[in-house]
Amino acid sequence: MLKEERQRAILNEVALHNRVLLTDIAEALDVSIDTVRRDVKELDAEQKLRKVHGGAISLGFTNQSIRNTNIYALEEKMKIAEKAVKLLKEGGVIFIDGGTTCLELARALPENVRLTCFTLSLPVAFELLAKPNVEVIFIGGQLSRDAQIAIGAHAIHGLSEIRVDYSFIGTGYVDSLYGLTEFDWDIVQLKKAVIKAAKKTVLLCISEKLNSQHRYKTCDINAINTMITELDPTNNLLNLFRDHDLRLL
Amino acid sequence: MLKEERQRAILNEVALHNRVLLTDIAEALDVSIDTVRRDVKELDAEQKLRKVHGGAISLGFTNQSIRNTNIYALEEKMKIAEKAVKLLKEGGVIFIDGGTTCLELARALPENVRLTCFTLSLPVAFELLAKPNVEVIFIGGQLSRDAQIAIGAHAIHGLSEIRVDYSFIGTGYVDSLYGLTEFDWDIVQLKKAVIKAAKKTVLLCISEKLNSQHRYKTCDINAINTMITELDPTNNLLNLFRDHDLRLL
DNA sequence: TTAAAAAATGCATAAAACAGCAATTTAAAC
DNA sequence: GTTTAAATTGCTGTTTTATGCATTTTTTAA
Repeated sequence: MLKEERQRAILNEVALHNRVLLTDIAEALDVSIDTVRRDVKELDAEQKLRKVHGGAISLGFTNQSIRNTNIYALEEKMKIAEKAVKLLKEGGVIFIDGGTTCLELARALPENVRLTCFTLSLPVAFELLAKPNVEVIFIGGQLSRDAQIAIGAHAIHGLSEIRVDYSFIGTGYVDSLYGLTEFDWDIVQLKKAVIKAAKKTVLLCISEKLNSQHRYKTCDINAINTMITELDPTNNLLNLFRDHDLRLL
Repeated sequence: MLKEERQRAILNEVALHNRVLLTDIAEALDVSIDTVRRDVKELDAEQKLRKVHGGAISLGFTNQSIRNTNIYALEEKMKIAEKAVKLLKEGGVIFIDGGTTCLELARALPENVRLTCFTLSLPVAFELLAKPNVEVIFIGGQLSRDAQIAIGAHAIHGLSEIRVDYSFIGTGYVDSLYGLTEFDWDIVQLKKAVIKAAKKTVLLCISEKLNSQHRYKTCDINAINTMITELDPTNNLLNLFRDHDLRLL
């Protein structure tokens, strides 16, 4: 078997499965592991793939790490934000939650609509300040280092004093049966207060999170009035949510 | 399973839900907890996520450094911040005002001193969150678009409920005779509340602002306990301030 | 304060990488 | 066609890396 042929087979495998084990290739092509190792070493030098301990992975696989500086699933989240914007009315009073999806909503707010906007999230507040027609009110409290939002009793009390038309919230996990759940107990308390403070609650959620659960429960799925995903509302993935008294967008 | 695959799976989970438990990952990927721990440790070293006790969390949005590169008189302000830091005591409770000088103080806070820190300023809050040993409490309220601080009745009321060891404040104008003055009436009300909430008030002020006035008065110069400029305390420019009951640094 | 969970540490094992060598193949020159 | 040099390949022993386990230390929560 020619070297060329072998290397093409390796690249093919990597393109197909994003990964390959040296031992597998060696067995499949019936050559010694050293040969495969040398091949992969060459291909790595040629930037055709990335050699790792025990095998090789596709370049696309690694390049995704650059996306880390950006927002995960940005496309989807922008799509969700676009849909959410349509719910807004001139002069409305809304709450925008923390998290990257809600941050996208803050970015996507139209410049020409006058709004009053409450938030607990530092990054969201920043974004909102860039909107000339939005009055921003930050609900104070102790700040969570990782989530960059106000948490704790003070924040919850602050929420108890407001009543907004719409709360746009995110969630860690959502399931048609178990409802909205979170990893963090403090966050659950906060989200409960957010839902209480809203006439209508809108859940912004990428489809990847559907049908996942964690330990603490925020609310049942029917506490949500509208759920927005990046999917078309008729998509089959949403079937489980269709029974509930829930508007899908 | 290749190490890289595992690490990608971890990053993916973190990107999706902002946090993971090491035990969950170990179970899901069917490897020992030690392996997951080592993976997370590596990813943390690579700044791909943040390792915390029991799991890992996403870096959040902090990476979009809001660092304003063009701060006026940065050198001087950093010098002031350095001096201000010397006043801090372990376990102290302080307030940090808005403005670029105070922002430099927030940046200059030592990592190893445990502090509780109140602020009204969005940028200051962001900086403080980068300090592992600082508990940050944001005093909420309506946000001022240009100053990026909380203003208004709610913020003032929030200030009335706290009492800190030190308030570090800036000012628009300062004069040995007329005291601290501002262009903006709302800001004056706020600063008054800040001074009231502090046992001791420290004014951070570049020398360029000395002997300037404006229309609304925050307080007399002797309401200030310590004034820090970038100058040597013996500098002649400070002579006019030497008569007052005012510590110069 | 105590008890439980998690992290760190050291160690053992197995797999993988590497370096050097020898055998084989290929290419090129005469 | 023969010879020589270069490249390729597989093998051997050594080094490095990855992983899991046991033990100790630290952290967290009750």
